Amino acid sequence: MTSFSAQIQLAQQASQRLEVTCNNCGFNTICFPRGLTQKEVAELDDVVQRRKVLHKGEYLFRAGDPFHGLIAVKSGSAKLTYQDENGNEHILALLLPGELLGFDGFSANVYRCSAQALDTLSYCELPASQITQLCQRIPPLFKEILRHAGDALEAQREQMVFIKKTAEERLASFLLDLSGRYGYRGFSGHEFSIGFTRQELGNYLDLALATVSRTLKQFEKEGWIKLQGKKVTILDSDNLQKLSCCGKKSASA
Amino acid sequence: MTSFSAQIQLAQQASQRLEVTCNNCGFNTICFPRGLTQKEVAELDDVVQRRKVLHKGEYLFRAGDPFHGLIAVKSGSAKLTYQDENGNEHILALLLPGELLGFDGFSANVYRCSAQALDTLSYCELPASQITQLCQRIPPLFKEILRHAGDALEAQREQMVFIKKTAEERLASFLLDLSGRYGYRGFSGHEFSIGFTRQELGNYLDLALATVSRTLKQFEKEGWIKLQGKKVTILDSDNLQKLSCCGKKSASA
DNA sequence: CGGAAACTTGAAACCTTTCAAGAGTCGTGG
DNA sequence: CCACGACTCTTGAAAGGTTTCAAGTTTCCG
Repeated sequence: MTSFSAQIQLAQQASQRLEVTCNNCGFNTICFPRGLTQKEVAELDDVVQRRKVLHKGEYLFRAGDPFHGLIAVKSGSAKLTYQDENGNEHILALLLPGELLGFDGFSANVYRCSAQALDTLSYCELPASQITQLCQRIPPLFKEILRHAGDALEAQREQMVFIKKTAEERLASFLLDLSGRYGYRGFSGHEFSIGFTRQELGNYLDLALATVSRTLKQFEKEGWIKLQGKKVTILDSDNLQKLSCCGKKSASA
Repeated sequence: MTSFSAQIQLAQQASQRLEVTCNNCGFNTICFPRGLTQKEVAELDDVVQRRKVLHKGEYLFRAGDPFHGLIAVKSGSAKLTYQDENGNEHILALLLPGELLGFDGFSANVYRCSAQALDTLSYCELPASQITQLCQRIPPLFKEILRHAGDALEAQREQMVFIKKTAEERLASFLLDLSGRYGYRGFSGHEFSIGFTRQELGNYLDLALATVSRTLKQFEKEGWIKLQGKKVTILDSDNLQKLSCCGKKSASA
């Protein structure tokens, strides 16, 4: 690899490593402050612990840890995992910049899942200890948190629906979902990284590693996408869309 | 069927049709009031709309309806469903007496799912319009609601884990889950109704109707359970347990 | 009692997994 | 700058679990 292409890659990475304050956050419309007044945002800004950095493989929290707060990913990505009775890891979610996690901690004041950085990751945290009193001082924040908790439910429901599809449909749905989420955050929805390895992706979609590889390659041959390791370029979202909805198998009433 | 056995069946149904006030609710330890003082419970009792009754097939709410409140099932059972882009219905949950639903409404002030009575059902409702102010008057209620929202996430995570298993494991897990939930509410954990038809159960577990029927019958032949239509009697929970965890297939990292 | 709906059961078809070997990629050290 | 080893990814063929299709049985309800 030439140093020139190395620089390009570096620049691409850097473009996803924005660092922001809550007050002037590129994600602020989708993060906590939505629906709050300027003053309330400022007040919130004092409480939120900002811009912590983790390296690949490090944990934001582990299953069993006492619930310490809600987290917003600022840059990089993370996976949410759950270990079953047999010690098998199940990947429940991929978290992109601007997305929130930690809501499962409300249930028993303990995290039930683990959250692990998939690459270098920075994040902000709203400490659990302050949430209650903060919500009393800033009533709209209560609704915001509830809304985000609802979003988390939504996201999981979404996954439960597309885990019932065929391999092709799942992969197509996954790519489109990711594309939409990147786009929603102002990143490119056409060219992005699937933060997962093929193995992890298989785990997430409940497909064998080999099936993921095969199906992805098939998409590439059809001309729907272009692959370069974890980087994906969406070439024909229309056909992916068609595939993701109108595949062969579908659950019925 | 003789009128005698008809009476017996009626009695069994009636035993699951307890009607209670929030203040003196058989479910109060698991419903809203947990963690609240007597006075707060009384205050809550004024606001909660109590003991509405629905017949089989009627809806508690439909996808798209404006969010009108959180609901606690008092007697009977309900299913939570979601319709995908192709109009296919996906069953996301079975709700038993004492269980709560409606949290997905927080996301956008609109229900994203539908909730439908599987048999005659009574329920209470905490109106959405009052939740915010109520939480300000009764701070612990805020935590309670958040806790239950976390529980809803938990339940969905649980399903996502066991949808990745083999047919046998899924059915065994389902039966044990149900058993535990009935037991937790003071009902019999040994003999209960799976509120679903085989069709619905297949939809919920992502199995073909035929596979559900076959596998359930197999359990019966093995002597793990006894079947009488929708009624199940657990005869050997140990072996079911063994089957539900230690089956052949399991996802890996 | 009769018809409709729900359930059971068998056999063939199909998709995905498993197993296995080979190719590619990345980082480290010479 | 290239070589080496480890890890990830690709790809083929066989095995296996579920689905589909279809026919028969049971149950439910008017």
